[in-house]
Formats: sequence, structure tokens, C-alpha cells
Amino acid sequence: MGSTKLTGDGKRQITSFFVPGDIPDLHGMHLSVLDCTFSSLARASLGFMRHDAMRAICDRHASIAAIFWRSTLIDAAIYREWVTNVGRRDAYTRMAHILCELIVRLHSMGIIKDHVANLPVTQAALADALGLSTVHVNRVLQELRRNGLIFTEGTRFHAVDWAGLVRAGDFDATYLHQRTATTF
Amino acid sequence: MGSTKLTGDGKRQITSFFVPGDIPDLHGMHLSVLDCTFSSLARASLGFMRHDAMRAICDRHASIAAIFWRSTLIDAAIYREWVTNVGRRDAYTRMAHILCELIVRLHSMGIIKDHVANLPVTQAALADALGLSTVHVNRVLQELRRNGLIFTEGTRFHAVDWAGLVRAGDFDATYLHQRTATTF
DNA sequence: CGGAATTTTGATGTCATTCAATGTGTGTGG
DNA sequence: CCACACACATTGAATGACATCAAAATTCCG
Repeated sequence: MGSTKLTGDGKRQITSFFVPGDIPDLHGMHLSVLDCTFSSLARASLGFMRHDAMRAICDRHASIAAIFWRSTLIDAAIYREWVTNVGRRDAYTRMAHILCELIVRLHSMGIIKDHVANLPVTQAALADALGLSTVHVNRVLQELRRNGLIFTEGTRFHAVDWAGLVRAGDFDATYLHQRTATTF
Repeated sequence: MGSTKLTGDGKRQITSFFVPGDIPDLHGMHLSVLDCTFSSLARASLGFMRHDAMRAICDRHASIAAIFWRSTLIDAAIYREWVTNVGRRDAYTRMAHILCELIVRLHSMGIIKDHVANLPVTQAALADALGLSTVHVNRVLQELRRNGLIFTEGTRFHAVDWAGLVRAGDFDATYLHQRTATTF
């Protein structure tokens, strides 16, 4: 799952990926107009909750509101990092970085063992997330494989050399604001 | 004023500009660790408020909390647009777009007359916000001037052809989530 | 099994970077 | 009040990272 924006000339930018456990439209609670679209990149199961019900809960319980609020602030922090990633890092670094992010986020949801993740994300989706062409995404992935950093097989993704991938991706998980440090 | 991130190899990315009236560190209220730095791009005057005081207010008054929350959600929406801008628009469009955003935001604070704004922003800062080199920023600005879209004189900035700039920048103000439509 | 989606490859083009000067304005100290 | 820095803007030439185009190979899935 991800959120997507389209430019006037029809180019697509994926502005975020959602991992299991995320609440995609939490931002919609206080924003009456949608400024991006949600789409699933693979089979997904969703739960729904009415905005007014959510608002009622938040009105009544400030501590719960704070938790949801915090969640959206982390989303914002991730956006900041993406701006930086797309704006100032070259394609190779950029790719390594986003892979690190996905691994860490999936790991913190407990759906990864030994850095092996199920990533049902096409190269076209990666391209639209990173502001690259699919062709270049393909080449960069090959280079990451050649350098022994990653291994892929279908949708299975393995960070063979995690430390190396982190280094290659100029990755520092601080911006994900996890309470429990992710130790691999 | 803006928030800034640095990459491992020392490149700078400005992740947001603040206009008068913004609350830069609202995100810090529920995020214990800072993931970006704030810096002033020009002379600025600031007000300060303790986080715990803010939190106390928000705990007591859900409606005020909602307003602050909404403010951070708009920040997030702007980040989304910036990701799109940097990821999928070419330099010329990108520049026109960010200029539109600044004009609209300044206008909504009532500090613009006739599209003439005081923009104390160096070309280097624009470059770091747009993920471009200063040299290219300079050339793109010249092109915008040549096309009769903008006029600059020192820090004074004039959107000579607002409609044209909006078109050139593929700009749609929806993502700024203003309650009162900005009509020029 | 068959067709569509995805990945991969090669050749070529271009937008933007980098490097290296030069020009211009502005504030500071003598 | 001028000279001198220093920051900022501008210019040209050469290079490079990534895009685009087009086709082939592979995988996926009903």
C-alpha cells in the first residue's frame, strides 16, 4: 500500500509506503480534502473506522489523541527524509536507503526474520517512489546485488549485508522515531 | 526560516520553509528526538513556548489540540507535495511551483500586496530546497524572468504573471488546505 | 498453456552538475 | 568616504547521471 500523487503531465510519485499496522488515512481526520490517493501495491486487507468516531475518542482521551498525533508526526518525519533522499542522494544511495527504511519498519512490526522480507513491490513502484525510471531502478538493483548487499527471489527480499546496506544507503533510523531500538 | 537535513556526504536539503506565523517545532511536541535542524535564512524574530505547557493545554482542550494537530498535518501535506515536486518535476516547473507555494502562503498571512513579496531567500537556499545546484537555479530563474513570469529586485519578488506562473509550476493549492480560497 | 505484467538489456539523448571564473552588491573598518 | 572583504549572482565549457526508446527475456497467474 502507498499514497500517490500525480503531476499535471501524468507522472506518478509515490509519497509513502504503508506497512502492516499503519493507519493510512489518519491524516484525513483533520484534513477535509484529500491531496493524494491511496492505492494498494499488492494484496492487502484493511480495517475501517469512521472519522467522527475517531474524533470522539480523541476528544475524550487526550492520551490516545497524542498517540495518534505522534503517529502522524512520524509520517511527517519520514516525508522529510524522503525529500532529502530524492533531493540530495544519488540513485544508488537512494535505493539502498529506502530498502533500509522498509526493512526496519517491517522488522519493527515483527514480520521479518533474518532480514528476509516479503516485499511485493515492483521495480516500477520503486521508481515512482524514488523519482527514477524503471530502467534505472533495475540497474541500481543489479549493482546492489553485484556488490553483495541484497538478494532477491520473486518478492522475497534479503538484506545479505545489512551493515553494508545501511552504509550504502546513508541510513540512520533516527527519523523513524522508534521507541525500541532495532538491533539486528 | 527553514528546516534542514544533512546527508552523510555533507549535502544539504532544506525540507521546509517557514513563513511568519508558522510554528516550526510543533512536531517536536511528541517527538523526543530531533531529526532535522532549524535555521534562519534571514533576520527573524521568534517566540518560544515550553513543550510541557503546550501539552498541558492540549490535554485540557481537545479543540485546541485538534487545531495544532491539523497544523502539523498540513505540514505533512506540504512535505508530500515537495516529494512529488523534487521527484517528478523538472527544474523549471519545480522552481515555479515552490515560488507559487511561497506566494500563496505569504499571501494567506497577509504580507503580500499585488503578488509582490519580500523573499529574503538566496539562490543557494532555493537550490537546497529543490535538490538542484545553485548554478542551475540561477539559469532557471533567468528563464522564468525571460518568459515574463517573475520579476526580482534584491529580495523583492514579483509574480508578474501569476496565472502563467501557476501553469508553469503545475501548481494546485489544494495541498495547502487553506480554509479561505486565495483569490488574486 | 498462453498472455500479460514485469524484468532485463543496449543504444542514444538530455537535463542538470561540476568546475572555474568573473561580475555585482553590501556592509565594515580605517 | 573610500577601500576592502565577503556573500551572492552570473557566465561558459565540459562532463556525467539518469532518462528515453525499443526490444527481448523472464516470471507470474488464471
